[in-house]
Amino acid sequence: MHASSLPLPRPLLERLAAYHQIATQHGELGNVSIRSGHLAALLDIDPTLVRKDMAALGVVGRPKVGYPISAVLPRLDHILGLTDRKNAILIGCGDLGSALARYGGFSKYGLQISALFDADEAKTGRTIAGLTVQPMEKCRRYIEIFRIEMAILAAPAGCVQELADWLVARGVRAIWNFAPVHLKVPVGVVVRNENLALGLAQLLHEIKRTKTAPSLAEAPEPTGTRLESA
Amino acid sequence: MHASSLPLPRPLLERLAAYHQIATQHGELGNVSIRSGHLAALLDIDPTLVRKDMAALGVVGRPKVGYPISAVLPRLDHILGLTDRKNAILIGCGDLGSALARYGGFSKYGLQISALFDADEAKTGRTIAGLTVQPMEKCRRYIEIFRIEMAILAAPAGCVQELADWLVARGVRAIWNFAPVHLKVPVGVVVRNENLALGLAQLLHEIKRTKTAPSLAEAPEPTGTRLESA
DNA sequence: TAGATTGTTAATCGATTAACAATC
DNA sequence: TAGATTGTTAATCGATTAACAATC
Repeated sequence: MHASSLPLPRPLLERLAAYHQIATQHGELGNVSIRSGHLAALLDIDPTLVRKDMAALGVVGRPKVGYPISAVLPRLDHILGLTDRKNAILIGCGDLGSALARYGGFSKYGLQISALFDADEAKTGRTIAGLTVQPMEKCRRYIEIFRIEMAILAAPAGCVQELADWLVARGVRAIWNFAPVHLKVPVGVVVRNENLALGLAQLLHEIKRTKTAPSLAEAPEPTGTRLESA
Repeated sequence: MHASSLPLPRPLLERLAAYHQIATQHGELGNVSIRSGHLAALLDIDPTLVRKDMAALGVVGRPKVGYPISAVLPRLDHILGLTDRKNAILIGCGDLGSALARYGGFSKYGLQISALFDADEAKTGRTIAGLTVQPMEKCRRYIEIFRIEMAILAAPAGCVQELADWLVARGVRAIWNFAPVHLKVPVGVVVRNENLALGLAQLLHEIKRTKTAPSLAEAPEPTGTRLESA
């Protein structure tokens, strides 16, 4: 049971997740295999890179045909850890929290939201996606009893760091944070700060870039490292 | 009015957005400046890299003090395009759409959601975040009149590609897609596929990695390129 | 001053791309 | 067969890190 622990670089991980999404869609359209050129075109990357990734995944393709989707998806599932069933609690049941609780996409990837909590009494008792929103007082015991290791935070930005500290102290080892705050956690705890504004920034930047780059015969960059002339 | 059009690499863009978030928080705590070491520790990167980024941004720091937040934030605002005011429409007012409409974080970054649409008659007429949900029939005219260039899609996965095509044909140039589908758009149109499952995949992978890497004296990797032994 | 931190060049490292052979 | 596509090595490119000087 050897499990290598290469910290897959971010861009690679993003590609793999995108391959998964695209291959799934492609398969649902009735296709049996998928070409490197197809994936590459959709992701705007070099086909060679896709082939290299496939080789690294251990998937073998056939010239003129492509890679069998039935081989690609399980490999991606495995590498991405989507097969390991995982229970999580969700804290904060406002709009975003409710959306996440109802979001069908997670269970497909092995994530089961097993309980909902909210500090706001007005929200407790409500049922979302078949689960009753519980008061925070019950959270502690729930974590202990079910040995919860993962929490999804959709609570207000102001209290989310405190909440995270509290969860970590109670044994939670992975936090998926949707509040627009950068959480600090001790080593050994995994955190992902979702930061929607980051996505927005990327989009805005891209828009700006494509708009202000009409002429190909622009004055060549003075070979500095400045991101932009002041 | 020279605007260089360097396609800022993804990791850099992510760092910049994270700097923005952290520097903002740090400033709200009453600090006037921020150190490269502080940013580096939070992001788990090398301090040198932060300093290089700051230099590229054109921000000068002071030894023993750090970088003035009042200089850092405006530069980041500008590079990330957060200062350019931008109107967008939001299509799909389920839980996720509602959450996005109410999400306060966007307006702070220059994004104004100016209208909501939904194909479901049960949802039209409702008011979310001060805006009335309008039927899709009104969407076309709205785009034309207000020359909308950006759309946020929180519609069901099944119809979102068709929707995107339709929007692009009507002049929309940027799409922020929250449906778990990889959208294809013509060149010249900017799309960001938000893909929440990707975030999940990264988190799961990280969990898996840290869990299965207890011994440092593991058998050395056979110097292949395989992501994992089969 | 001493010490911490910034600034910057050079070295390293790794990821992407180019080229081309192999295969269906 | 011809043509398209995979597979793989070598070359390139760019990003990160190391080292150290400069500065408060």
